[in-house]
Amino acid sequence: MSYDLILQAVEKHINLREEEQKLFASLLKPKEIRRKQFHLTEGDVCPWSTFVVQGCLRAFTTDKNGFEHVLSFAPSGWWIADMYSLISQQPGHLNIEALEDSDVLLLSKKDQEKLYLEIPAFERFFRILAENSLVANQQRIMDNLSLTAEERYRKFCTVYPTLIHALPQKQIAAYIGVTPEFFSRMRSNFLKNN
Amino acid sequence: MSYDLILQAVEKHINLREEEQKLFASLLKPKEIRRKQFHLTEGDVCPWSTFVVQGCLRAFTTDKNGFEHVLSFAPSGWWIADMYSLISQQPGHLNIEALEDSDVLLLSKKDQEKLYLEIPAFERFFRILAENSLVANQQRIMDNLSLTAEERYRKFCTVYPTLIHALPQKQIAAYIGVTPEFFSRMRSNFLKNN
DNA sequence: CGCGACGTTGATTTGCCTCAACGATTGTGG
DNA sequence: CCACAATCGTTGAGGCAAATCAACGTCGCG
Repeated sequence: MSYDLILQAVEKHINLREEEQKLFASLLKPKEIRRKQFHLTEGDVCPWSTFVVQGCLRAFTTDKNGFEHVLSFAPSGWWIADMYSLISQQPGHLNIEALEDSDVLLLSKKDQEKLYLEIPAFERFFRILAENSLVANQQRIMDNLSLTAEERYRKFCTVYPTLIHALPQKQIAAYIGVTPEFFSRMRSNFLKNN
Repeated sequence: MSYDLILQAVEKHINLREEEQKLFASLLKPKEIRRKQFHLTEGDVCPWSTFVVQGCLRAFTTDKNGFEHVLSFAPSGWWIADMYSLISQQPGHLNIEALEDSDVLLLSKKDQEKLYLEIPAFERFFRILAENSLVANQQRIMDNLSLTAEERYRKFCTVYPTLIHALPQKQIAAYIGVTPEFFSRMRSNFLKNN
């Protein structure tokens, strides 16, 4: 598996010397995940951060009525984890599953901490990553509070134009917070009214 | 103004030598904010991170219908900022206002970056802060997707027991995402059914 | 082929909102 | 120190966005 994508993602925010790149790459463990295969199950302690090289994963929960709710999608170039569980090392509530056959790179919590000590710039990298993710999540909270379902859908279309065509509708519905039935109706109105 | 609280908050995650404490404290600018006074207005570029020593602030937006939605409360010991604007240095969409007469400490973006260079441990501190905040925000998103208004209220009561009594009901309503009228009804049912 | 997952559409229900009126409390200027 | 306005919380009646339940067509896949 190629490390180009992840090195490129990292070096967007920090500079690494060649030996640092080598060290970093040596800590990454490649893994293939088949479509519909679970990468993490609720109740597990999340042991790593996952970088998606190819394919697409999703993080979701199942509520007490059996309905699924999507916290995040991770197409290629994105990181995904159960942050709560990863940080606290307590059993988490998230499931992480592949939506397509995917190639990922795993960075264990232990190795991530090693990285902070050996290459302090990674402290900065993951700070920036967390901050950007925080901003996106805050925006989503405000959208959920202030926008109608249709407005959230329109926004999703503009923010994640590539995902729209790649994902099953029910996954998008479970992300913006409506039932698949209502999503279908909404979408057909949307197409009519252009 | 006392720096005990903020030093304590920082040293919960990183260790500082005395001269580092001094340097850090020297970068902080005390400010008093009166109740109902705005600390940041939408359209502003957010120039600092704010640590609340005493009192309570809130970050909120006003939607196109004139309704307010609360992103976060910051009682004493908490940080607050328009993270989007602070990071990007673009005009933000948040208002930050004092709910009570408050004492805060300001750390300008410039000084924060200076801190990263002079005391690298602060890179770690703000990484941890961002990660914890991210976890809380992710949890809130999942709650908004999967819980009813009453369940969100119950959860708010257990997670922020002190805020319940300190805040006007309409502020809590604007946080959990219901109208003040519905919040009132919900609360009276809640009291009846224990 | 046949089964299960997905998307669509219809009929009905409901959680929460809207609008409006009214008391209680706070705060503010004369 | 009082009068008055403003803000807040409460309650009622009616409305709407989205959920629920159910039926049905389509497609991909074992």
